[in-house]
Amino acid sequence: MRVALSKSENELLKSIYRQGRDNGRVHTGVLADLLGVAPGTITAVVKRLAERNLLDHNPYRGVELTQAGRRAAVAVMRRHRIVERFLSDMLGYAWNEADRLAGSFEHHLPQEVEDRLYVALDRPASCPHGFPIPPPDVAEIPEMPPLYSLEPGDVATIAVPGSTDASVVEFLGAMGLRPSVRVEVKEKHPFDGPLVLEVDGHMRTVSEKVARQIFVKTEELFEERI
Amino acid sequence: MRVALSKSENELLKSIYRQGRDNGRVHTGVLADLLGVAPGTITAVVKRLAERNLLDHNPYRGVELTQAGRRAAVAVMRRHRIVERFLSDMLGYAWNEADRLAGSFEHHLPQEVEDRLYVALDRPASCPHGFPIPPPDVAEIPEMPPLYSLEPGDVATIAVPGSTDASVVEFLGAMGLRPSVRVEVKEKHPFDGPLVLEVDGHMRTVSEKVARQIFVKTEELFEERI
DNA sequence: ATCTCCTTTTTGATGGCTCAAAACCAGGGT
DNA sequence: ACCCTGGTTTTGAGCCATCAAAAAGGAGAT
Repeated sequence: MRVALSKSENELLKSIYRQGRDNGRVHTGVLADLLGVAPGTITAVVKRLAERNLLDHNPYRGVELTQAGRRAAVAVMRRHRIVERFLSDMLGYAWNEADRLAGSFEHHLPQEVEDRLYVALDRPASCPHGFPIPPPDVAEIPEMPPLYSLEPGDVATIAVPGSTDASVVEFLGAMGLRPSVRVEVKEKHPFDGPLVLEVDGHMRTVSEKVARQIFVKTEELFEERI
Repeated sequence: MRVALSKSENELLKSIYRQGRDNGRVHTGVLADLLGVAPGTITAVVKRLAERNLLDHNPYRGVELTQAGRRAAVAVMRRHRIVERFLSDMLGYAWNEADRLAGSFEHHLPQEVEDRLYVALDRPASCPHGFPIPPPDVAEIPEMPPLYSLEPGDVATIAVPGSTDASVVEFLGAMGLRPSVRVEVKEKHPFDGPLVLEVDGHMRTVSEKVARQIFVKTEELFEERI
């Protein structure tokens, strides 16, 4: 890993990491859609990355991150989340605005500045969306299950992805369902029915569809971390 | 000015602005040296910039900024200085370290973030080196004369360029000659002799050579600004 | 008026990023 | 087994940044 990766290389690693959590192998077409770029472009970037042993490329059959690739991908996510924190904590952006802007300049930030930023922000444990900021140099970020996977009695802290559409974000806001908020599942209606939660003393109902777009850090994971 | 300028275009504008303050016309060779790049590279960038009417190019005879080019160059300097302030005020970098780092990512910062940063920093009037941060959209930054151009009795605030070499910076520090410090000229020895200053209650002597590397904002300019 | 020297511009080359369109293959249907 | 189709890779092209080396121009010297 002699020289720094370019912006598109970094973005590609991130996308592969996210897509490949369970699937393992990721197809270039998926990546092209995800990054909004022509299919040929992905192949070109993939080739350079495979050259550097950051991923395995099985022509016509998909790509998979190597250990080094996973580490690089996680580093990209770490940086992204630190920059988001900077945008929200220091510049006053709302949590749902930070995502968009961070992507536009995070790749050019020197490592040194990222490190100082992390310290200046007081070593935050999570980004404004509620996702954890991993330690440097790890190859995995703890998986966060969807809110809908919880059962009555479970308690968890929620995270809301930056990709959530604006109307949903507004709806969640009205119910106090903001990142890093603690919730307890009270009821889960059968047959993909809605979830009833206690949020900040209030009872709230969310549909299955919405509860699959929200992710959670459960108590056990929470404790481990302390 | 439809689309954003690239990094090298921005750097080139800045260099031409600085070189061309008095000379007017600047030769490409000078710019190649300044930016540490092959002469042909400068010609290529100059061509694109001339296309956009940011500068006049007289082949084999040098370039000159247009009005729009001056405005763009000043915007680049404004951004650079704001980022320097961020590095020093928010991340704790020493004033003489900020310069180097700022250059590495300032060009990728969205305008929007620059604006927010400026506000979050409390609309600073100058960069950590003591040079003024111009208002948006102007085509000139007030010229700062060298310290050596002052006469006994003159009072001024000093600015120290980022290009000053480390040993000189250390020497200046030992005498309390830091950016934005107020000095009064007490004596000026003839025949390019040294300058005697009062700095923070102490009498200090600096050679002509050093006094030409430091720049000043005189009282009159200072008052105007308030 | 010419010539020479120094500077500037042009000309290939490379590498990153991207696209559209052509060529290519893998796997499913027959 | 064979072929078709849809997704994947290649190819050809353009733009930016950069270099080394070749070509061209200017300006002063003869």
